[in-house]
Amino acid sequence: MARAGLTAERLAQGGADLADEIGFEQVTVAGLARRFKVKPASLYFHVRSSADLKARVALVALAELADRASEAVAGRSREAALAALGNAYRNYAHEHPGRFAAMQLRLDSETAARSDGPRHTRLMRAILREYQLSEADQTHAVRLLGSTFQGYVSLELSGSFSHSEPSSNESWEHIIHGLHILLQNWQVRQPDTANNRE
Amino acid sequence: MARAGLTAERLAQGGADLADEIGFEQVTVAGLARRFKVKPASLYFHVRSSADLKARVALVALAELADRASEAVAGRSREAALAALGNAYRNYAHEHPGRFAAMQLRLDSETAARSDGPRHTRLMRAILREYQLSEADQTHAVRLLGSTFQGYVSLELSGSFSHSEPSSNESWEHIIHGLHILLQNWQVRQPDTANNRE
DNA sequence: TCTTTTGCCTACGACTATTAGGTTACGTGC
DNA sequence: GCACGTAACCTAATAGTCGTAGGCAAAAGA
Repeated sequence: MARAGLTAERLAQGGADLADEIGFEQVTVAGLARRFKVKPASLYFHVRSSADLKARVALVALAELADRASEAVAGRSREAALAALGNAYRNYAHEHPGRFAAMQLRLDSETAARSDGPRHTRLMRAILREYQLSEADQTHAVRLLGSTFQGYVSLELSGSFSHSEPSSNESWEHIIHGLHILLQNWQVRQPDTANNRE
Repeated sequence: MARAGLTAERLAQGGADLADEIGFEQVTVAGLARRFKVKPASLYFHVRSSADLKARVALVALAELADRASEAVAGRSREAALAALGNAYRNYAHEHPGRFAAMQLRLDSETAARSDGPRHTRLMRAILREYQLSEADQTHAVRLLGSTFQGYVSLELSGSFSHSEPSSNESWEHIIHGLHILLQNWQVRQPDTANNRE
């Protein structure tokens, strides 16, 4: 019987494809084995466990998205760069919902350190450098952008925005623009001009 | 043999507690049955399936958090209300990580409509009313706040912010303040004052 | 006290993860 | 071209999961 030619990389790739098709939560060792026309036990010569397999899918997604985001941002600055980065995240998530879900997986710290996660952070910092923030504010801003992008796309994919007007696309554009404005005014501590209620 | 006195409500409550202890993903029918010193099959007289059980846990969490958030926001306005709402979310997630994770579960639309999800939206809109946004902008802002809160807390719980300075608390405060500033300036379409690169 | 309801149990089938140990295809040295 | 050794894949087995069918007994009502 001819061999299937399994490797950890091909399994991770196949797992990522499977995740996009049936959802990351539904990815199983048995299911992936079926996809490669192989018995489940065979996978254990290439990945340590089901958790290991899922982590590898997450790493594939992180790397792919980092590549895409870098390309998208290249040659752009400030609001255009911000929009390009946000759209890279959002488009990737829409095209590859399973891979995107995998990226939310909590990786142990050593795996996280060896992942492409830091590339994402560096890319954001590169964009933020143009907004002239202090070192600490830059970190706050990285966290804000990461939170908002991840949160928005998660909610959008889970259907939270699909049953109400205006369209999600519209909100997304407003939010990107809003974040740009916020970054411009970050250091300015405007007083709350509101009067107390009534 | 004395009966355990199971009901759908008690199971949902027990499932929520179990989720906080071992993680929402790890909640199983079998595990919950052990917790009630009952055989797994018995649970099926009160919940339809494992998915049904998890959805009920999500509903419990949505209701609890809506209660907390309402109380926290009562009597506050603008930035104070925004901070109270955000802190209600964040504190709830820290105290009840399993319940919080349950809230991210995708509910089918009829269950979602009957849930306390709309209460969350109404509460946000009440706060946003004080920022004098247009109807559409108010929706955009609801989506921004929801995304940012949910995204920030998710990333924080997954440990993304715990291995770097400054502290997550600091970022959180800056982000709340930043959102307030953004809401104040929402309608103002400031031109991008940046020159093109070099 | 007898009957009915219903809450919980036993038993089972189908699926998953994972390990142990056997077999066979393939590349390498002769 | 052939034997050999390694590694790729297999069979078999254990254990844990969800979910269904049918039985028994406790609680509630007459």
